[in-house]
Amino acid sequence: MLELDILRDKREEVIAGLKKRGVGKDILEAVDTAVVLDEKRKTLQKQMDDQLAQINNISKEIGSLFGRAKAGDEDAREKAEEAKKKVADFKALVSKVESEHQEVKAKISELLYDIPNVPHHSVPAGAGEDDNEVYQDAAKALPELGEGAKPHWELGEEYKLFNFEWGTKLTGSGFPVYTGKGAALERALISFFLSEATMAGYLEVMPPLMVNEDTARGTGQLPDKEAQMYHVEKDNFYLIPTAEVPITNIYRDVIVTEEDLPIKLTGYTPCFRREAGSYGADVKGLNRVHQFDKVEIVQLSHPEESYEQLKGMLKQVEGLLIKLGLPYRILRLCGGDMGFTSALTFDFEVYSPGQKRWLEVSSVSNFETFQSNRMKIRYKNGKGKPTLVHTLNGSALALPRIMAALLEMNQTENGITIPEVLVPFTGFDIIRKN
RNA sequence: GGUGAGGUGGGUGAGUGGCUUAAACCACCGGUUUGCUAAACCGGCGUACGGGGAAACCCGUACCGCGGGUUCGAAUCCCGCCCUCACCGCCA
Repeated sequence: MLELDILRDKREEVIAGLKKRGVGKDILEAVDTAVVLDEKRKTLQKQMDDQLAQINNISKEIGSLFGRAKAGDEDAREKAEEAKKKVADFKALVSKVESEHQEVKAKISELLYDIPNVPHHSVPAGAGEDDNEVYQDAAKALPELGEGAKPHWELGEEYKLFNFEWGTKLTGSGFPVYTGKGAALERALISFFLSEATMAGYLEVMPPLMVNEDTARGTGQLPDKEAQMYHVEKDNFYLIPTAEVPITNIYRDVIVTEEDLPIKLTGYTPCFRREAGSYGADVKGLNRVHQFDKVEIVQLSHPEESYEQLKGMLKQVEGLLIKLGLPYRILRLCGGDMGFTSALTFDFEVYSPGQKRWLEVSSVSNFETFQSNRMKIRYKNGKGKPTLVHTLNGSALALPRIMAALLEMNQTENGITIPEVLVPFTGFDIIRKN
């Protein structure tokens, strides 16, 4: 949620930024409407506060009048009764202003919830993924695996690494069961990613996999992305679509000390996504599933340092891909392809030689104050004034597509070789048939 | 799931309808004193929104788990919910 001050004081920048996202006219209008309503809100609050102050003063008088009346002062008793009537009049006025005030406040926050984050100045305008900018292409020479290169779903079957039928039987499509060395490799990748993150100074946390409504609202999954989450109705809990949700919300309504920044957290969790409306090659094999494993990195940063921290996170993710020996490229997302809450997002894609296509494996974003404003995550600046932090997060990394690319890249006549960095975590260096 | 006790500022904790403008202590910050450190003493010490001001700051309103209600007036009384603790039941 954007801050109202920004909508008012930097209106032109906000409008220009939102246009890069290609938002509709209604959203652009919401910017001005919110500012106008906020002026109305201030007027109403002044009225309300003044009236309440009157009531408070009269009530105090009544208190002392009653004291005198008890001592036998009949005159005071009469005065007290008169004062009561005066309060009743004020209360009638107040309740009218108060409900109007509430109404205006509710309208303002409705409008604010509908306005997406303003893109960073470096974000290119664009409608969708075709307009994303290749920021860095490390895959100079794409691997040639010859005619025999198989996609990971064939390898998975051949080497018995995962079983989609079992998952379909147990739950439904998109819930794979990992088996044997496939399960072991999955586990090893999780350990490897966590180990790299903690060595880079991130504190490991294992959060709950279900969250309440306030938490889902904090990081922006509610109200606009409700349909993407699984909902446990009986308890009104949501299955997390990413560890970002519980991990960032740990600091909801917290004022941290400036010296504690940046706060760096990492966590492994399964992620649950309903992802309605996909089909075809997109959902084949491990390309897109409803439940998958991911290691997430999260930072709460000083506003002046957040873009420096973002670079550090890119380096972190890049390091993982280099160590795994996977060809990758980095995209700077255009306005139309960026998430609702993000100011700047870089996507990492690895090359899948068996499918001859790029697969997204990480998304690293700076949300600036968009999330922290909703969550009220603040630090005290030099003057002791609470100030919103910047929040950032990134996948480091999402497992299924890494698994897919890894298997496809390392297939040989003798079996699937394991990258050297993973061997301490797997305990084996090659996967052979049976 | 049952029964009981609770939820007050950063922490401990007093307050059962108006002398509360939420006491006191601890922690923290500033000052005085002082070979140094410490102690002692004095002062300050929450959040949000609004009004005034160039600013320091001043003023108003709201906030004692959350939401309603009673009352001229609620941390205090009433109702609902959430959470914590203890014991019982169930259980990996």
